Amino acid sequence: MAFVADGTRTRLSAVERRNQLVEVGRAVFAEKGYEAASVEEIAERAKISKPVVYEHFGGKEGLYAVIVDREMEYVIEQISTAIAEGTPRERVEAASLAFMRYVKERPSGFAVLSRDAPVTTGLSNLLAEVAHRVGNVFRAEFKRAGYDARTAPLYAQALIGMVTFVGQWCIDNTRMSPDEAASHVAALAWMGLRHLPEKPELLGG
Amino acid sequence: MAFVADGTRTRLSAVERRNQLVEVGRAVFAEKGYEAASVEEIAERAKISKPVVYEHFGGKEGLYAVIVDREMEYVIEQISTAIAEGTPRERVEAASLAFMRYVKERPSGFAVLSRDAPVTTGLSNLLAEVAHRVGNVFRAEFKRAGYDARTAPLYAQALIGMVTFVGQWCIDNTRMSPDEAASHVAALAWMGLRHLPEKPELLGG
DNA sequence: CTCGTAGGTTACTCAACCGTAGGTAGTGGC
DNA sequence: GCCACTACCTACGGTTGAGTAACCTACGAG
Repeated sequence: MAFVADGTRTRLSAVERRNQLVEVGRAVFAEKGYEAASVEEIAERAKISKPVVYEHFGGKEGLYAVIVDREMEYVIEQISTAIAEGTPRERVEAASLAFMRYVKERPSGFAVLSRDAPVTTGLSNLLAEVAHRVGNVFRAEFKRAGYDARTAPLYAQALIGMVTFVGQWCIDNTRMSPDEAASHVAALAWMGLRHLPEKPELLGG
Repeated sequence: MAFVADGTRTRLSAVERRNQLVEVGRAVFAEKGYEAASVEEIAERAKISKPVVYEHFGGKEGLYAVIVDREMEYVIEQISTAIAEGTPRERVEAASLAFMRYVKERPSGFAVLSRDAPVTTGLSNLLAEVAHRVGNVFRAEFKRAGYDARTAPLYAQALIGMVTFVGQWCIDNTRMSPDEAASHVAALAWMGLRHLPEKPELLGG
């Protein structure tokens, strides 16, 4: 995969071209969002003409779908690995750390995923699913506090939300390393879970 | 403000028309996002022709700006009021509750705000600012745990992230009331803050 | 050498949509 | 009952951008 920007119009194999287009496309979609991004610009940045994109991906939607798919795959893999073993607390920490590192390492991919709501929701649900299947990380805490299974996805959403927002903040403010941010997030999340009161009463208003 | 959809082409005053267009526009922008939304559709849904929109708001961007501005104003006001007084814990609960209710009551406004990243970031910062000025809600907890002020915005971001994601989840899953969801979020957030360890060590990896 | 094919290009069509020019009808003041 | 003004309309220009048709060219196999 050597599509350096050295001016010379290199002729790439189909696979290489696909990979390049996925990378370039990810960058463009991340910058402008799906609607505002144009196939022309993607082609231009890749130093090819538009029909090539159509040749490989069928169109704008096709390219976008592949990009999102690969990115989801990647994130899920990172988190799944991180969460695979250890005590519940270690899992929370590892997952948080993995996500923050992902955000730092692939900001454009993160931007694409977090830009459209359906994808984000899907990601959250998928992670909740992963968490559930891999080891039921929160079950012990829930059980202790007497919560029913109905609330589990809520807490999963809350965790993803925390990590996502702090991740974005971390990109904007380069003052704090992802690792340090991850520690804070993990601490907040874990301590919150650990000390959940029994059936918090509804609040008046 | 009585622009009922009764078929008859009512002639509205400037103020009424503006209000109507803000509402209709909010709905359309919420559904499609800024780029995909069209002035034509907004005009169509409002049962008027396109130039009217340009007359009142100068263009697509102008209308969008007004919508976002009003929405921000509204949210900030809700949260500010909620967070104005009480113990720190009560403030966290009240803020969480206020936000969840907002999400439930004005889903389209919430969608507009949460759709574009800059606005969301701005909102978070603004809320952090509000929290800071109104009473330094977290200061006591931070001080106890020995954190510096640099980490405060991180926790603000985390809280907004939690509430935002759970809010979205609450819209999609009508199974849980905003009030109940707010209790859970507040409990998680508060317990997390309350039990922050002293300087969580960095995690290996 | 030549021929087939994979990789790439130019040059278009068609539709959507932002924004505007210029004209029309209801309505309040006097 | 006329005047002026406000609200609103039809109809268009110009641009952008998705998607396609038809043609071109490097290059390895035989």
